[in-house]
Amino acid sequence: MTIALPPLSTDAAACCTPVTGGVLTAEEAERIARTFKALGDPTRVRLLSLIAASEGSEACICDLTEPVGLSQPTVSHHMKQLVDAGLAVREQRGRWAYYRVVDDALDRAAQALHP
Amino acid sequence: MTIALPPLSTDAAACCTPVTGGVLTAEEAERIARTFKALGDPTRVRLLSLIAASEGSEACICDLTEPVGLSQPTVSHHMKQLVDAGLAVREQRGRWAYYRVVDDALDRAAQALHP
DNA sequence: TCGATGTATCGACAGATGTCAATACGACGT
DNA sequence: ACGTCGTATTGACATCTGTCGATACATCGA
Repeated sequence: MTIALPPLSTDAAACCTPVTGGVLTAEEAERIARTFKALGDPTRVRLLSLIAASEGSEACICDLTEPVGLSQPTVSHHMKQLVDAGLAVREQRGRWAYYRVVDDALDRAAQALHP
Repeated sequence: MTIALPPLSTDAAACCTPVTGGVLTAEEAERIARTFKALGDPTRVRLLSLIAASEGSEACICDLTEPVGLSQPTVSHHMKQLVDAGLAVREQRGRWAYYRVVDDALDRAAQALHP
């Protein structure tokens, strides 16, 4: 079946309101910053890049651990951050957890900078 | 004179190499993350927004302190972060320090997400 | 020259963050 | 049912980060 569930509750990445062009409310700024904070760690940037470049644009933790050179729990932790920020989605398949990049979230984040 | 000096030494915001489309080296990821880390704080996002929306698209610390509701040293600290990341430029004019947003840096950051 | 004013820096401190080893959890094959 | 394997969670730790008050620095006006 492999259902790709969209990011929802966790305000799915800075949407719409651009940083430039109008003073942001504290809440809007908070939402936008939440997304960029997730992108503010080199390991997480690298993980997104690795996933996007993988076969079928998806990867499991075991595929990611070695390239980034960190422990499995640490990689798992970072992936959770990315999922919480709506930048990635997780799908359990058998005993593996497959992750995909949410391109739409990246687009929305880019739009917040690109008014 | 009012010379607007461009951001230079401090790798002026994630350029060119997109997060998606090819595995990033550790260095590239580091550069990109550095920019997003600066954007990962709600106060700094708010500051950029306030500056961009100000008269002449510039503002001094004294204009920013009250809107964000933080102390002057804290605002000064955040602006330094933004300047170091290449997202803003500082210009001393009389006893005031004027800051401007570097739109180009925001564009480059957006391009790193928008391949 | 002196006081006032706008900024930056310093020192301190609480809280967040990245990392790991150890362990718990779940799904699979036998 | 049991061991194996991939992943998540927990606990601990060092480091980074945001914040402030106090203070130093620089520039202007009198």
